[in-house]
Amino acid sequence: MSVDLNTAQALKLWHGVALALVQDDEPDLSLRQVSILLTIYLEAPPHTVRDLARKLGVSKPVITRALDSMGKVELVSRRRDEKDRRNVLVQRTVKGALYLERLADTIGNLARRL
Amino acid sequence: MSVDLNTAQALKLWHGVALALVQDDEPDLSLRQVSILLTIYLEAPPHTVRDLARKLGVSKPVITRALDSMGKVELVSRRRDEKDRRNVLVQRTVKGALYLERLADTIGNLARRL
DNA sequence: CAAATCTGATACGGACCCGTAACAATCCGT
DNA sequence: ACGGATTGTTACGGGTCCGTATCAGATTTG
Repeated sequence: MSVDLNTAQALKLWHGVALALVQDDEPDLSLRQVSILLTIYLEAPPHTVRDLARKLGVSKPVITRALDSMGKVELVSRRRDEKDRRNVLVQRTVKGALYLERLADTIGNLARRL
Repeated sequence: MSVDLNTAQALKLWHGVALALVQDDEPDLSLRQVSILLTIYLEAPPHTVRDLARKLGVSKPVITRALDSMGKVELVSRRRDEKDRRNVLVQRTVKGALYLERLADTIGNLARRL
């Protein structure tokens, strides 16, 4: 199930998606924010702030702030870990799932048009 | 030559590329900046500030500032249009071509691993 | 039980980006 | 040749993000 993309196709795909994201009305998520969002939705839970920071190679405040801003628009949610109340568990939301579904559609449609 | 990506594949691809861009040492380009860069490299010249602003659906200062910052790291260059000296022609550079070549490699490699 | 450790959050100073509005330079029409 | 249009840039006020350093709360360790 491997997908082959030559240089021009890869760039055209990236161009199309970037353009679509810039032009739609949603507020642009930064590269770091989408990385976090996709990690939460694609990898198995639990997801803590510390884990996410390590996976992305950024400082913890970056994660805290990204969760603040994405939480404000309900793309993710936070909950205390009752087993170890120092931890915060980052969780998925309906809005987050819908957002990523639309993103996947955008990518898929552009890829088909290559 | 169409490329088919299902939902999970599209998201995994986007996740991998976003992660790679966040983790590498290069300073992150914003979504708008890559859009500009890719437009310049994929579409036929000439490219003026006004054209780019219209294509991206953003204000002209966004383009000017993006060209300032990308010009500082030599990803693009500017030149006055001698035919109509009001216009600025945005041009490609060697560094910009190399940057996009590497981006395409990243995308292509991740796609193949799907 | 007290000290060391670990967690996520916050304060701070600096950098960047945004859109609106104003600007100088250039071209064009009359 | 001169007033009106057009182009790219800059000034401004406001917002967001960054990393470092620091913090309070929870847990583990001795």
